[in-house]
Amino acid sequence: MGLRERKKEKTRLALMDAALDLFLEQGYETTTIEQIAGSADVSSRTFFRYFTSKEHLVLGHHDEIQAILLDTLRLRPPEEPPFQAVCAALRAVLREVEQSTPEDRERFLKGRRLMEDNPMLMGKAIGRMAETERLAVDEVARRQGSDPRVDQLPHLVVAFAMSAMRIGYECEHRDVADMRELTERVESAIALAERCLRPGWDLTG
Amino acid sequence: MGLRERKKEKTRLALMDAALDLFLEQGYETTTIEQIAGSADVSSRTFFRYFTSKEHLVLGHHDEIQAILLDTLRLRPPEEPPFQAVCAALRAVLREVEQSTPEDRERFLKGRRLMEDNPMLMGKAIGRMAETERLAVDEVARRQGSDPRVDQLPHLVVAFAMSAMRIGYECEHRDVADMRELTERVESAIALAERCLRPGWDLTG
DNA sequence: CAACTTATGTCAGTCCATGACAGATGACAA
DNA sequence: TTGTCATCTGTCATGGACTGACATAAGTTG
Repeated sequence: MGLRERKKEKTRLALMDAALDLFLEQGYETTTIEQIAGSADVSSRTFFRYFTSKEHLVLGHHDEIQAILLDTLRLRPPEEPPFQAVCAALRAVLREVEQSTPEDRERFLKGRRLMEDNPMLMGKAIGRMAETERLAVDEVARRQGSDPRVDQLPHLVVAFAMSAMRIGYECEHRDVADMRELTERVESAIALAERCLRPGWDLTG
Repeated sequence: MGLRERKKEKTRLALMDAALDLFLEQGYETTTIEQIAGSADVSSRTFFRYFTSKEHLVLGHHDEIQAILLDTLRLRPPEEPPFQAVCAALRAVLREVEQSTPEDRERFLKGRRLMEDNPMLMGKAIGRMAETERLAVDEVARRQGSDPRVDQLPHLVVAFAMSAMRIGYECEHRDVADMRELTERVESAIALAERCLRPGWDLTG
């Protein structure tokens, strides 16, 4: 990796970290791009060459998460029940975060804390997740050989699994302490969902 | 109702209708506040005295929807199973739209069509719905006498019901023809969800 | 070192959104 | 009807997010 690319990555992370800290310190709305760029020693214009928008700072990793989720889902064996396959994909995302560097994990958790404080950001994040949901529905429908426009079951499978994940992620009035606690809550929500559902409910027929 | 209030309501609707038509015609992002205000023969500044933002035009009715949903939920008999209670609340919202004036229904459907075309708006709407979901969770937890911070079941009940509603609302690659079709799809999604769930799954114990 | 590619800063400009203020317009009582 | 008051509206000024254009600086490559 050349000097140029290393510099770029450094600037990207400097902007990211400066922004997250400023957001948590003085609030998301009250922090200006100028401040963020200033903290990272670049111009405002340069900021927009790294991030398409202010939100992109907080929600940017969703693209990566979506890719992991969909890729994992595509690689699950076709005979696996669809709900189990989607849950496996959700677990793959969690594992990815757990296995990343401590710095990246910290950024992830800071982002989560930010969303807990800011309904507008939380809304954006959930809305973005819903987009991923749609793509997952198409994939589930494909592997089950059904048409998502007439068959609502694939939607239900994905929506139920995503609900479990979202419930695990929620931590109103709590600190987002560490990844382990988060993973445990997601696992517990998935287990609860499974207890609520009829055996074989997700198989077409 | 005095002349002043009638005028205000007229301006509000003029802005609303001008905006919805412009959005559908030439796209949401490309339509400026100035154009909308111009179409309704008011200044841009006045626009912001009726709507807090551009998004508010499309998502403003969510406040009303949320109120109906939560009020209905609160009035359901305590002995009613929670999932059924939440579904009743969702039905109350649909009925409210069905029973409104043809103009209001048309505005509602235009808004839906707009969201289908614009992922950003759809995301915002779903994110807003998630906020309502949280409040509904608190209410369900209250009537079941459980603490939503430790008991994930109320979350699951609400999330599953909301999922059914959302699936019914989705109409990718389809026209949002009329309210009846929409209601039917929601009913069908709720029925499917019920077939997938174990009897008595939503009762604490 | 020279030619090329790519990143950066500066500048100008658009759009969304908000505060301040003055003038216009209904509401209402005498 | 008229005068007073509350409220609505337009104009103006401002700030912050974001984008395009262009010149300059810095890394890359032969």
